[in-house]
Amino acid sequence: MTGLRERQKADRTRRILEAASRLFRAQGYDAVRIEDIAAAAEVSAGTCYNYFSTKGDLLLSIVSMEVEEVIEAGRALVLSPPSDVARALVELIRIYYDHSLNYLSKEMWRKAMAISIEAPATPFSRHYTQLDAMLSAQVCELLSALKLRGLTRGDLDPAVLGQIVFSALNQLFIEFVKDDAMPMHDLHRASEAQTIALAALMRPQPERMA
Amino acid sequence: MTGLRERQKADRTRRILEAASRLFRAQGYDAVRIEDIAAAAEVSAGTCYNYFSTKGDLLLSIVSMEVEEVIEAGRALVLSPPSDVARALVELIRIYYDHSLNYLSKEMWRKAMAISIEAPATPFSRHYTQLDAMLSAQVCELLSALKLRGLTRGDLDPAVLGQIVFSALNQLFIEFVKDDAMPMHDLHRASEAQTIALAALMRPQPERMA
DNA sequence: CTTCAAAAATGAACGAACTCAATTCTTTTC
DNA sequence: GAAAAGAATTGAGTTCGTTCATTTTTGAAG
Repeated sequence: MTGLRERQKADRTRRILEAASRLFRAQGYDAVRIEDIAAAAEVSAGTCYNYFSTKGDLLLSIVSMEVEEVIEAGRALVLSPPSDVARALVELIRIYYDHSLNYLSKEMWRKAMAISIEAPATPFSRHYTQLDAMLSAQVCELLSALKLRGLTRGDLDPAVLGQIVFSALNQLFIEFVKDDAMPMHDLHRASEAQTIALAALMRPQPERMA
Repeated sequence: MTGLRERQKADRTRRILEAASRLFRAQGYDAVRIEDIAAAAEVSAGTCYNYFSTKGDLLLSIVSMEVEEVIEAGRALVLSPPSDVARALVELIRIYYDHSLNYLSKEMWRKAMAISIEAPATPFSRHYTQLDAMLSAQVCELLSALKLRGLTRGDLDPAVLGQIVFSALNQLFIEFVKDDAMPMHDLHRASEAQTIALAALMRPQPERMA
């Protein structure tokens, strides 16, 4: 059976995460003070630092949960992908993008990405970076599956091309969250243009002259 | 003739930039206080804020100068590129990467990239973002030049593929600066693998059967 | 040269993230 | 069940970026 201490610990973690998540979304990351989160979670400010190394790491923990959902959402599509490279990639990327603003504001994404670059050694920064790698790996998996079905050139390297596709979709997402005025629709359009162009290069080549 | 006020202004800007640049490199961005920079530049802390909106913006101003040099260095190669897509791209990217640590530490790059994402509206953040766009445009130019010489497929879209190549090299650079232990050599190798794979897809297709 | 207006420099004061020595609570031991 | 050990909480204190009212400096006008 679980001891009191252990239960309290889990409960406080949950309360801090819920309070921070709600406040960050409602008031913005910078406007929320650790004291506000602590008050909402019914602990002291110092206690927050027993659970999360910094305010930024607390944010990364929240953002990581969203990324985990995105990876989960992508699994189904990788298992039974559309039978065209462009359509398959466009649909996977659409899943990623459409999930991204479910629980997180653009400001939260900006901060999270910034922190994961600037403080890469922090516990949840490492975790977030791993999740990014898993997303990239998922794109690679999709390309592998497509290659197996003969939907790509035979000489395609799915691991390398998957990384490139991920870099591209990630860079566009950064530009998207950097611009509060940019609508999701524009992100989709920009990404589709890139994806379709890349997919055209990945399709099987017409047969060679003998 | 230039007034005293104008000359002093230019001089103080220069002194602040030089002091900050030297101190950031020597002691690290976080370890340097605005007061330290002010003291080294022989002004007060408040004066620094008459010249740069935040400590981060001051850093971005310094990093931007380096990026401008990189763009300049890339010009020559775009004007007379090697006669192979892979070699041309690899050499351009090598120029970018090799210039990057001339005056800046990895920590400075991390901070700069983080700030440009997290505070995109600041004066030098806008400037830095524009420089990034110019780098991307330079890759596009290179691909255009190669296409004109018949070194790529005829249906290649140089603007879109250039962006993709830039996203990829930029993403790898982020991973490079995030890991203090990663040597430049590994960055080159990772980038070459991606570039060569992409270049293989961009080369002219063998002729079709009639 | 004196006066006035505007621009710039200054440093004290503020706010918020983070630290840490003291305290309180939980578990274990006898 | 009492007491000792250890774990976790607490909030006052420190630090540093940033702001702003005041003072100083520069340039223009008479």
